[in-house]
Amino acid sequence: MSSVTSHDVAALAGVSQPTVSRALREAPGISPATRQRVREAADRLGYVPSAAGRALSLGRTGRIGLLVTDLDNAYYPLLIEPVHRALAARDHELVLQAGGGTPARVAERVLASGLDGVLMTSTTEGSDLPDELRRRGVPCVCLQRGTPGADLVDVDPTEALTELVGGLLDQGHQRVAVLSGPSDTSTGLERARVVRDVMDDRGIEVPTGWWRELPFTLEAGQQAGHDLLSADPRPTAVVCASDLLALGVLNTAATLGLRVPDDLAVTGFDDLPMAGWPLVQLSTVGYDVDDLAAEAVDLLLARIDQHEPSAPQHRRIRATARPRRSTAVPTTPRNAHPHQETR
Amino acid sequence: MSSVTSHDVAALAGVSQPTVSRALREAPGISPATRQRVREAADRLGYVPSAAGRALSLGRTGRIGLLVTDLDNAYYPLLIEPVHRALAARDHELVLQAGGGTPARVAERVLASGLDGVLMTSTTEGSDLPDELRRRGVPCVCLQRGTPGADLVDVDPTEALTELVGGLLDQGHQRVAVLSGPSDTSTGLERARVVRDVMDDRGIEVPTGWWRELPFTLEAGQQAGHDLLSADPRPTAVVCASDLLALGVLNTAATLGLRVPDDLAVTGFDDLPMAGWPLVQLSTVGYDVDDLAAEAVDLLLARIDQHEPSAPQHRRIRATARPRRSTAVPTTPRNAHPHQETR
DNA sequence: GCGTGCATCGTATACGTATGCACCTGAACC
DNA sequence: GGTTCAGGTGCATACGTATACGATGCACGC
Repeated sequence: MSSVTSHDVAALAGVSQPTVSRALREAPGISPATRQRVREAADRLGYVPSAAGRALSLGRTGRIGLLVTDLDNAYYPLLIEPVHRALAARDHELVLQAGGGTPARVAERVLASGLDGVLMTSTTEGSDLPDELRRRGVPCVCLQRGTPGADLVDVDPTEALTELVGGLLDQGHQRVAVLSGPSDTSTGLERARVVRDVMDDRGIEVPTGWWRELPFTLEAGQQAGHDLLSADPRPTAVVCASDLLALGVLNTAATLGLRVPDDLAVTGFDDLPMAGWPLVQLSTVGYDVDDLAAEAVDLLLARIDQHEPSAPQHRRIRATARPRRSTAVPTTPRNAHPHQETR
Repeated sequence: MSSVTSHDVAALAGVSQPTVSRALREAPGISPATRQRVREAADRLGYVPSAAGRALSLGRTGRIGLLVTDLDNAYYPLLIEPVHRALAARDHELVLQAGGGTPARVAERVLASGLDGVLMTSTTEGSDLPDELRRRGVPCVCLQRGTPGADLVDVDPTEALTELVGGLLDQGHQRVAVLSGPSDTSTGLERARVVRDVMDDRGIEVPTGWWRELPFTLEAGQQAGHDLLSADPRPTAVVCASDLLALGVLNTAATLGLRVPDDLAVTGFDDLPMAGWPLVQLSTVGYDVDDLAAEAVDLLLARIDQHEPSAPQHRRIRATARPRRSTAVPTTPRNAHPHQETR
């Protein structure tokens, strides 16, 4: 480390160490002249306050953990940077934490890291981890997915998803398959509910086996897509609870030589960067991830400041339907093309 | 925080605080009986050592910064998790750091965070940041890209890239364009050199304007791709210095209705997850990112332990050519198809 | 029986910052 | 001119852990 301490600055400025501390933090009760002298001394020595010393004294570190349980899921890396930006804007640091092991072990790792609070991703419904953390005195907020009784900041899917899927059904699809998310996640449950409502509203019946509950992964989408699309009859539309699932379906469609949207319409959720690529053009539901992160950070920091417990809060981010080519109305009648050399 | 300290444990176990410290860290000079008593007391109280206290006492935090300058580039998020894994395997934590501002300001942020060392990504050739950091006593290692005089762990592109591009040229391409990386990056420079060598070797001449120096982004690839592919004559192959550039070209090709590989062959570098997707099937050069991260972590921790300066080290990771459909030999003669309704 | 050595443990202290409190100085006021 | 008051500063200490060093006890040796 820098090894130049506030004592060194104090000696050079001819004041006491506490005066240095006060002067540099704009604390009241220091004359402008002294403040100036201290500042100059600090600059000359290249003084930077020690995080450890400050943490020990304040009982605060200014560090927030981002708990990522599912390292393999391609979605979560995309959350990291918005969260980092949001934290930086509030003068806090991001410490990445892996989520392996029992709640007790995870809680211990968090404790040992001396974090002021934790943002949790990929929380499953009914997880004890938020409780365990709060019991141990670590404020925590769930991001995107949550469990009842814990603070949660997530996306409200209802309006946008209804619009997207509704628009799809308006095209007259009768054979629709649904790849819904895991039922032990709040996102999986809610998006499924919204989709079911739209279906019911239009009187579309989803045959058994065409409604599948899957993890939010590309591979699951690919696998299920293969099952569904190589059967006869096959669906003309697949509604997916996440972009990764949808991308899996799109990939399978490409493999099987099915053309999108002519032979098959697909929708997703999340609007990952590649969803908008010309190559992909996936119709999906988008939202402002920076907004999501900022809201979560705001709530967490508020919890840290009060840190007397109060009723769990639930903040929601607006979402927007982003229809693209994957649900565009085909220029040729559906199923008119035998597929051939499309690769 | 937990607020239960080693003193509390000491009181409960009927020993002194230092004994607790020694007992729990398996330090020598503690009788098995005492050790056991201390362990039980610690368990009962749910004691977790304070990171701040330990950091202050040891002068070490066990935290490593990952400096990400280019938050917008889609490549770097993919580095975060392998680095995190590698650090976790060595009992260290990852703190994300943004790289904005002058070297002096960045160095101050790093200092203030009390990091044991820093891994730098997206270092430009000639950056003073590594020097500035070392001058301030912070060990640092460059990841993937570096600058002379600093430690560097990167990928050796020569063999694999020669093989990939060589294989491409063996198909008889005469009109080849090259999207090379920025010349102020070590990766950009070296990959360009390798590509040029292969070209020279086969006697392929790249016309002026067909060799472009671009940032490693999707947008740049898209833009340059549009320029090149809508001209007449257009290249039959585009060699790209990164997957993002190549994906940009693929996207443009899709927009223009060009078929890959029939009308156009494309190569990339990095083997991003989507490069292998059926939808994409980009020929590229792959390497083990976990390996890259582990090597960088290993070097950095070694530097921290010695921390007397010695000659800068340069470690390299093996790469492999991963030819896929984007450079497959077309089943139909090249340029035989007018493009039509391919979308 | 006394000294030597080792194993075991406690005492004192360092690490760097922040804060409660006492202290001092000068000015203002009666 | 003494008192009051407030602004400005230093002193002492707390935060929690790790370590150098000293103290104690016991076993063993002669």
